[in-house]
Amino acid sequence: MPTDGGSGHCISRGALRRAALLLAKAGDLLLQDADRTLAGSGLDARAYAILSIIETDGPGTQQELARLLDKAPAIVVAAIDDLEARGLVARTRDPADRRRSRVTISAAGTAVLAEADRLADAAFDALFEGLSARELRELRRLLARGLEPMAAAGTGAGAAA
Amino acid sequence: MPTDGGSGHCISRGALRRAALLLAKAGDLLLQDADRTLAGSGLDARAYAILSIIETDGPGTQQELARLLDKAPAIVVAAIDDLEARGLVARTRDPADRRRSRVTISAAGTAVLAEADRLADAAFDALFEGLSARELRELRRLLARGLEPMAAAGTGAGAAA
DNA sequence: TATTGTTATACTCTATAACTATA
DNA sequence: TATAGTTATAGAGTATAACAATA
Repeated sequence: MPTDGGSGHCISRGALRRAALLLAKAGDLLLQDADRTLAGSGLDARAYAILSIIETDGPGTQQELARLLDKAPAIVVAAIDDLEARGLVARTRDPADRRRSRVTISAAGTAVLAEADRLADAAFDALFEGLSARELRELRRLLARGLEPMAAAGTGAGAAA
Repeated sequence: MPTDGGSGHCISRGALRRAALLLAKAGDLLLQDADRTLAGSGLDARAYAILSIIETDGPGTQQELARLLDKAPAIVVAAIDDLEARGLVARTRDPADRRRSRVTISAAGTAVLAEADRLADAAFDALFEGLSARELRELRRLLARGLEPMAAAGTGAGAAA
């Protein structure tokens, strides 16, 4: 990071005029903030994503996590190692297939996730400082509805590879 | 990249319910696509961002580019080297201060940028497959309006550090 | 002495490739 | 033989630190 420190974000007019660049930039800025914002909950952006998946989508295998995060299995192993050491998740071998390990969220993990949700929501709203509360709701709705079709395949019980 | 290849994106329900994760994920997916999408124009996401800044914001110094991209100066040097070798931009020493080098876009660069704009726009629309044309326009508008305040400081003539 | 651009080096992160155990 | 998880290695990308030219 080029020695900025503060959150004095700035954006080019070129990016402002191009939706694709805008979206990429917004994601970048949000992740930058996440390091600061989520620090209060002891999580980084990846741990936040993992906890959210386990809580909402149900206990999954580590390979399922790797697929949803679009990261190599080795990355997930390290992340789960850390979360488990802190008592936020637990690994339990699947009796039906003892190669698999189901990852479940603990009570402490649920609490930390709730706090992280609060911080992340606030960071999202703060990023789009130019919008009213009503426009922020509309933005959230459009993002969710637009990407919803991608959740159809892949998350449920037995979707194909 | 975990050996996916195709663009069979998927997203977790956990992320769908959390605006911050949604935004970060959308940005990620778009950048992934960019490698494929922009390939037709010979640019990657960074080169696209740089050309857009130079064209819309006017000829700037490399340090200004580094600040807007939020990357180290060394990164910009390498990127401009590449763009210059391909004849898309040109460096001209600032007569007023010969340390500075103003980077300008060439005619060829403008043409390539126009093509990249076309591809990037299409990729943006394709990403949010769940939205109608009207909703896509609204999404673009909200993104631009929300981030607009960040363009006020930093891009113009003499903003403070 | 401070700053722009440049080059060279070190570090971080990630994917890839073995390895173990279960099937 | 194939797959889930794990560990170890190698490569890509980046920031940091030195350097040269100009102010």
